[in-house]
Amino acid sequence: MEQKQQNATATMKDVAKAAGVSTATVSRTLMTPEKVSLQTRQKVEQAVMDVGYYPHSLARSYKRNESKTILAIVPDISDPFFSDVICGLEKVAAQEGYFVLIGDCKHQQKQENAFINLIITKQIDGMVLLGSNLPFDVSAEEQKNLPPIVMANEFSPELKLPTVHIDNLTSAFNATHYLQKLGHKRIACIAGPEHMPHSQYRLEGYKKAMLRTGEKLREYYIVRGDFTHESGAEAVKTLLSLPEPPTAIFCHSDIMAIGAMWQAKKLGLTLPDDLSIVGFDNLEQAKYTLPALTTINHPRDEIGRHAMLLLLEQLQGNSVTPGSRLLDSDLIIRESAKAPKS
Amino acid sequence: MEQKQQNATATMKDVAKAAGVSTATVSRTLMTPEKVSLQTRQKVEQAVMDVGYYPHSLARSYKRNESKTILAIVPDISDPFFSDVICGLEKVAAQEGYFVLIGDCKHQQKQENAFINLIITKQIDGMVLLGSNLPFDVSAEEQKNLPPIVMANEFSPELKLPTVHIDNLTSAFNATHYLQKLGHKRIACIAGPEHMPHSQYRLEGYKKAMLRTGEKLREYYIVRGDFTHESGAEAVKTLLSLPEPPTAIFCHSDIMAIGAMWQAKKLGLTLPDDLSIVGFDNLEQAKYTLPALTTINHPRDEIGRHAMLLLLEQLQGNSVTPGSRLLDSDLIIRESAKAPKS
DNA sequence: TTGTACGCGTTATCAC
DNA sequence: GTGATAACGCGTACAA
Repeated sequence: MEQKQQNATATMKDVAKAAGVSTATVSRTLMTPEKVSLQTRQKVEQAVMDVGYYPHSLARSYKRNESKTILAIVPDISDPFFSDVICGLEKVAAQEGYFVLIGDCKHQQKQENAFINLIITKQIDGMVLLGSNLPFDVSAEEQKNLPPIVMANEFSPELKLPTVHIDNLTSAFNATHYLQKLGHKRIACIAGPEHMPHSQYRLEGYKKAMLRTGEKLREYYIVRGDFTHESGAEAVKTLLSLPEPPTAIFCHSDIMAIGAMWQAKKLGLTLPDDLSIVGFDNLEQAKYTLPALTTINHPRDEIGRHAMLLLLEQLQGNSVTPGSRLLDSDLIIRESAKAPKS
Repeated sequence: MEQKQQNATATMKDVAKAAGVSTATVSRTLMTPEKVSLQTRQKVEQAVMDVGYYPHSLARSYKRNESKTILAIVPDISDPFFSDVICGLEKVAAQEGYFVLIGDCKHQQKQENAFINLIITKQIDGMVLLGSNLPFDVSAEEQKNLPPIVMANEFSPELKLPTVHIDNLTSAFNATHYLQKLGHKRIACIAGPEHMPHSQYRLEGYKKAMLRTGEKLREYYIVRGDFTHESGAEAVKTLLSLPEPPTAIFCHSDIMAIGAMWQAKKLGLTLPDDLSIVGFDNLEQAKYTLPALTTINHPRDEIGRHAMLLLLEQLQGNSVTPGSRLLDSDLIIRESAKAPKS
């Protein structure tokens, strides 16, 4: 007497046989139970248990032409900023039964083909871009074949994509203005790379605040970093060796701010007495610096959540206007900025 | 004159028609070009370009019964520790044409079913566990139906799984012993949660070093944290209010160490003079504390890389013995630990 | 070397 | 309410 082997993956046919019905009925029982008589439904459900049946989702996806998978293109997953956004994406996706596939494109050209393939072959239902660019080129025509896309955190000037982001310009303005209200005149700025749109907006916000005073802008107070601790530290070295060093610095990220604080202290300055610093992002770590970092709150988790929400709206066709969303970003005042000494 | 519409996804049939051959030939041209005459191959390749054909990977995966997707189960993706490991996973996976699906299981029971479904329905080819447990229960029989699994960073006592990890016990011993060599006797330990195997090993390493001196172990020098800054800070409060406060603390993570340093400084201590601290992980941030954190180097990226390597070995059948791998983890000496004052 | 024909597991369209 | 049957796109026996 051969036992029906349990370990081989059971298929719908097996269930049908066990229940003494057709595969069509099994499928209906699973998809639209209300269209099946209670009697057969129970038979089928029992059979499903008996043979240990699980729907073959690959086959199902294939048939339905949807994968329930979202691709998230992220510039650098080990950046705490991005991982928090992904967290937000995940939460919403999971709720709706979607999966998030992470595409970490550390400027690796190789991966690009893999991604675009994934997209064109409809292996993903949609995508979220955390960086500022698509990781590949798309012509206008090709763009129409792309699945729904939303940008998170950044803003794409060329591609007209729905976006969820904060008002970088105003946030930067507020941060700088806060330093001004404290009495600072010589305020420097450790900026992000030029090619990043949000860095440009933050820089403009800084400039706007500085220009507002009527004084001319000191270009040498603007130093570019790349969002690493090290670049923040380097920038401080440069700034403090200026003939007229700044009394305050607005940094485009907490990481650079932390690097800056570290370097300033190493050089013997007392913070915030000798130098005020304001960051941007409000990372968890920003609370655990001494002095605790005054910074702009960047709602990373919320950005992720809203981005996924926006995407799902499009996927589920509820969306009439897939407009962008602007999230709040307040200044979190802690202890790293105070009135200048003199 | 109707133009053949470009935007609809081209299928193999379209290519076949365009090239004047059968779909079988098209498939062969793509899969085993050497089995096709140069002439027809060129025709087909041209046709592929013309109609803009991309293989439908869902169909392909379905047919081949492999998804080229690896599921990574991670306790908390916003923890910098895990995101670095994921980075390592990604790199290797991408090289081999695999994708990494992130399953962030923040103790959310709901997701579990989704995961197990994913697994049973062969929608993933393998999985990497970054936590210490499977996010679901598996009976012994069910285990045989599971795809290849490897654990990263942790170690599973029940499940016999290939693992890549460091020697937590020895590392902890070394860290503690280093403090002893510096002259410390009153060494406390801010440990991780009890239920985590690696925390237990680190604690044992600490105990082993402490017991080695012949003195009795002061249980009140062992405080449990949960790998957050806050728990590190709280632990320090407790320890410093002891009648005989420690002169040094070994922390089970850099994050807790940073929280601890922050709190100690807030309480007016001068570091490292009044209190030596050693961390565990060697996070990027550990370099940018003052004093710079002495810590155990945890090769996160390497752990991820090796874990994926181990997994791919199994998937590609090259593996005879899917043994575990032990990675080096040296003590990185910086400035947060020095000889005690007295 | 190339074409024909079948099957993977599911869902959907018909009849009954 | 239920059962045949076709179809999704691809890969591969098998036959030519």
